[in-house]
Amino acid sequence: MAVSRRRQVASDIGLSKQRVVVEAVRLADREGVDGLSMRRLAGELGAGAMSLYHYVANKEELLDAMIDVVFAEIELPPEDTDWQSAMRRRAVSARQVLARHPWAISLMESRTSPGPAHLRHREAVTACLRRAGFSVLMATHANWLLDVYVYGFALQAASLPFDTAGEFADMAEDVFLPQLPPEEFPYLNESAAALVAAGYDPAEEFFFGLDLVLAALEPLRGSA
Amino acid sequence: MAVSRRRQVASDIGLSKQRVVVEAVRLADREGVDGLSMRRLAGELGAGAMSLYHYVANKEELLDAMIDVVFAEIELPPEDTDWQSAMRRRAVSARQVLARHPWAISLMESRTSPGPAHLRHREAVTACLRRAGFSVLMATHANWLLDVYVYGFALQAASLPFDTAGEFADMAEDVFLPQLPPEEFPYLNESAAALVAAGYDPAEEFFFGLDLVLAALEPLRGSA
DNA sequence: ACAGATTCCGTACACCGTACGAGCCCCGCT
DNA sequence: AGCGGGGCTCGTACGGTGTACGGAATCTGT
Repeated sequence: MAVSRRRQVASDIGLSKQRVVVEAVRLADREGVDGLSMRRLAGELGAGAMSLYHYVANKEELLDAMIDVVFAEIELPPEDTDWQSAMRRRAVSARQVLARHPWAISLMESRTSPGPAHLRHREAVTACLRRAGFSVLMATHANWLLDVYVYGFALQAASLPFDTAGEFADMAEDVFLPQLPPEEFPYLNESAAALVAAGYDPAEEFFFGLDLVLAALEPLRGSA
Repeated sequence: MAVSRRRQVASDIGLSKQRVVVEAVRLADREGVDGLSMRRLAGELGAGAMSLYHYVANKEELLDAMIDVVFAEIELPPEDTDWQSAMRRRAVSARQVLARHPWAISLMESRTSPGPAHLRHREAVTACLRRAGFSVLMATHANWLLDVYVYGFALQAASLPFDTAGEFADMAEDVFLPQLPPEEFPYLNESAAALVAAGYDPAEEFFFGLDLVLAALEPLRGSA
């Protein structure tokens, strides 16, 4: 009884902002953002709910920190290739990260302050574009467009109930087509049927738009 | 005391799903989606909280219905012009609608079933593209890309603390530039300064990407 | 006039974020 | 050695949430 044992629970070395935020991300991955409550998170860390507030001012700050963890996971554009390959790699990485943390997309809308990892990322992307010969204005346009594409795609993809060609085919035949009578929705009906027949793979969709956007930006290098 | 007066409060003719959903949209516009609670909404309608559950199975269904109200506000692509003008009009309309109902963007991620107005809208867009000569596959690509652009832009714009050129200049000078020391963020610092000097207007950004995407899609008409 | 359906809502329960303040432990000072 | 203070932990409590349940009031058809 004389032994000093401050932490007796599952947690190993005591809390820290880092540990709190990382566990919050893990919990959100597992249960969705709705399943993330301060009490639940504290339980996961083997602590009392109010203990968390020593490391985070409030839940908003926790969510901000979680978003920045997500940004830190996105690969920075490599410096040793042409700008298109670099932007392509970072877009693909961002897509993977957002697929791993789907809750992040719904949080982006509400968080307005960038966070350090977010800023470092923007700096690297802007550097890549400027070095490739884009003007300040064109680099801004390109930055916007690429971000819009990546986040917009993730947003759209998150609200779809299929990810693979097989899942799409199943959903289309069992759910969509019955809901799309040809009299009311001739074109959607035609599309759904034709896409299933052609073995349409929604996972490929990302690259179509990405490559189209990259190609369309190329001629703008060097222009004002 | 013998007079029959069932509804004595501000509400005029009694409840209905329509009235509940419309008032919910109004409340969300006014107070944000966090300010929308069943009790609050009921109060706004001059009713008890539990009365709402006669018209809506649960809050999720209410949110679904609200999203569909938003979709119904988006202009359908006009049929009497070329496809680019039609798509441009509907994109601009969607942007306006989403700016009017910013809460809608954060809801889209979580709602997975389309809703009638959403379906009607997709049918009209697909019809426009197919009639313009896009194949089923290309129309699907174009549909995705345009939606990704519109929703992605709205998502991005919602998380920025400025809308106009003046607000951007103020924020950049008072907030961004002090946070972007030139040693750590040379390119972002340069960009912020140059954009302010050039009178950069973020409201114009929408059209750059939109027109670029439309132009890049044009040559794909008629291809497989 | 009465029966049944429709509409409304008061109460209650489990959960949420978090303000407040009491306890605990460790450290440095006298 | 004793003590005071500061960092950390957390129990309790308050006002909010979504909604299950059951009762009451009204409307409708006979």
